[in-house]
Amino acid sequence: MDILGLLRSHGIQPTPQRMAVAGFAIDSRNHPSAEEVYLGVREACPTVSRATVYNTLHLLVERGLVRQLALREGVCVYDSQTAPHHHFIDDDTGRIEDVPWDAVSVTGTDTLQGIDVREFQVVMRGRRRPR
Amino acid sequence: MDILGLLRSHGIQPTPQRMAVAGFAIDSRNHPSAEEVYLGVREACPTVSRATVYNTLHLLVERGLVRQLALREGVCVYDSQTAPHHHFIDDDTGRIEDVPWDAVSVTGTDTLQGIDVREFQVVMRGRRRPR
DNA sequence: GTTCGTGCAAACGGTTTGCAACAAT
DNA sequence: ATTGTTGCAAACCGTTTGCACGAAC
Repeated sequence: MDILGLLRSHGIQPTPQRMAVAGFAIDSRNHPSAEEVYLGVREACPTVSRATVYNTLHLLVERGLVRQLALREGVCVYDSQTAPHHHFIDDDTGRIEDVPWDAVSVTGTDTLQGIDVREFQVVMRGRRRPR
Repeated sequence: MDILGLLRSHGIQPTPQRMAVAGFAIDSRNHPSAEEVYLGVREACPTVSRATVYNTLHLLVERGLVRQLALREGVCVYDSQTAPHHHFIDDDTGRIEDVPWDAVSVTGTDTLQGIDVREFQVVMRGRRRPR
């Protein structure tokens, strides 16, 4: 929750710009692209440059504070939830939602011949059921 | 296998350029990006334009001859295997490999509340085991 | 003579890079 | 004085678009 402490504890020198970027990226539940982070941060703090946003995002990824995912075509998407989980992508809206790890069970990834699987996730596509 | 017949049977008017693109995309087991298809086709047929390659790829996707995947960050990747299967991405090389559908089993995608899953796949990352 | 396909070049969106100015220590 | 951080602008890569030429029926 405390962004300042979070940055410090991960060896990232806290600056106002970095706090703004980290705050936005970590609060956001929308799996924003880097450009979306840039635009969002800009609203609160119009002076930050693109370079700083991209630098900071790379730093956050490197230090394990956010994850970089290939879920949308053509853009890098950032996920603030770093614990393992799955993803659901809505066909209509393109919205990416997190699916709890326990909601789906996967077996067989550890017995593929010749392959050491370090991590995996299920990527689902479909639509939200009208209620 | 017969590209000409394949195009015809999918209602695509066969032209030399389209045959080259389709041939390359379908033969390729490497999950090439559009740009890589363009470069590859160019070697055999240096006159084709980018626009034609991209047009043709879209056509092939639309007609279900290849699939478009979001597996690499920042690029669209094309997969000639249209039957359902999973993917493994090598940490070292970035190479994307197909994993047979039956090699992995997934349960629970049909009982997510509020969600109709149309399709899913497991995306695995790791490394090839040294033999 | 319309339709459809092509090639070229320019535009585009998202990301990256080079560099000069500027803190911070 | 060195190191690290920032902002700006330009470059970059992959993809898309506009348009005029050309082939096909």
